[in-house]
Amino acid sequence: MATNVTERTSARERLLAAANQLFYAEGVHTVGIDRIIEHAGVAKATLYSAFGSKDELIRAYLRTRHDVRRAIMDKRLAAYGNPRDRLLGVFDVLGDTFLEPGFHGCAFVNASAEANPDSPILEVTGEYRAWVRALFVELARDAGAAEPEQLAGQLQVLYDGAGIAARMDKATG
Amino acid sequence: MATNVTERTSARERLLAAANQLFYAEGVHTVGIDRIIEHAGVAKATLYSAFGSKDELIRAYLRTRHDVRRAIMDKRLAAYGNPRDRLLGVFDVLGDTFLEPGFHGCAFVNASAEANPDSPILEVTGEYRAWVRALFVELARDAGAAEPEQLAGQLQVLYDGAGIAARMDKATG
DNA sequence: CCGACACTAGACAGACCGGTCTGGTAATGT
DNA sequence: ACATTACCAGACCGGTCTGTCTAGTGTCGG
Repeated sequence: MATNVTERTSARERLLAAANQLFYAEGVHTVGIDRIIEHAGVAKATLYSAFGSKDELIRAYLRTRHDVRRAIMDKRLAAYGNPRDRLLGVFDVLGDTFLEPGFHGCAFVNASAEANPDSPILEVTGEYRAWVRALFVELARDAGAAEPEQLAGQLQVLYDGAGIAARMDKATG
Repeated sequence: MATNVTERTSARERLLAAANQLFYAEGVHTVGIDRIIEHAGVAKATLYSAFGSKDELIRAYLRTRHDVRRAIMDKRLAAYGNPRDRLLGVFDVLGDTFLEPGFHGCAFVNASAEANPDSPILEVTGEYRAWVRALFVELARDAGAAEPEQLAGQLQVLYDGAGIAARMDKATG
C-alpha cells in the first residue's frame, strides 16, 4: 500500500490527541464525547469501534500521557553524569513541565480526583504512581541512599506537592 | 415557639451535612442534586430557596469544611508550648485527619481538580489555600525562621504532597 | 381566625449525557 | 469486478442533569 512517508494521522491518533488536549485542560468528567469527536474531526462510531467506551478512551489518554512522560524523563535523566545528579534531576524535569503553556497540574492526580472509587481509571493512575515510585527507588539506590524506599516515599511527597502548588497557586515553586 | 434545647436540625443544616458527606466521598461533579436532597430528607425547592444553585451549595459545603478545619487546627495548635512545636504540630494534626474513617484526600484539591477554570468554586478553594499559607507564615515567623515566606511555601508543598500520597497510596506517610 | 412562612412531594422543562444504529463514501486487496 | 475495510455524518434512544413550578401541609404570631 502506498502509504506516504508522512502517513495521514489515523482517526485513533486524532482522537487521542483531542482527548489529551480537552481531558487534560478541562477534566475527564466535564468534557463530553461530542466535544472530543468534533475536535478530532471523527465520527462517533469510529470512536466506539476504536475504544469501546468513554472510560477506555480516558484510560488510553492517561496511558499515552504516561508513556510520553516516561520517555521525556528517561531521555533527560540520561544526560546527567552521576547518580546523585540524576536523582535530583527528576525535579528539574518536573519544574520544566510546570512552565509549559497550558500546564494544568498532574493529569493523574486530577483524573483520580474525578473518578469513582471503583472506576477502572484508578488502575491507570495507580500504574503511573507505581512508576514514579519505582523511579525514585532506583535512582535513590544508585545514588547510594541508606534507605532508598523511605527516601523515595519522601521524594514522591515533594513531587506531588510541587505539582499541586504549581496548579493551584500558579507559582513556579 | 418551644424550641427544644436541642433544636431540630434545620433543612439548611441537613443539606450541608448531606453535601459534606456525599460531595466529599464521591466528588462534587458526580453527586447530583437528587442524591443530596434524598439523603438530607429535604424538598428540592427548599434547597434552591436556601442556596440558589448547585454551585452555591458546593461553595457553602467547602466554606463549612474550611471553618471546621480552621477550628480544629486552632484548638490543637494551642496545646503546644512553644512556637517551633506549634509549627511542626500542623503536620501532627494533618496526619491525624488522614487516619479518620472515610478520608478521601483534601476536599479543596479534589474540588478544584473537578472545576472549570472559571468556576466560582475556585474562589473558595483559593481562600483555603491562602489560609494555609498564612498559617504557615505566621507560625514560621513566630518560630524565628529566617525567611518565613519561603519556609511557608516549602511547608505547603509538604502539606499538599502528604495529602495526595495519603489519598492515592492509602499510606499513612 | 388569618395571613405569613417554611417546608414537602413531585411533575415538569430543557439541555446534555453515553452509546447505538443506519446509510453513504472512498480506498483497498484479490 | 467485487468484497472488505475504514471512515464520516447524523439521527436516534434512554437516561440523567440542573432548575422551575404547582399544589398542599403544618406551624407560627397577632
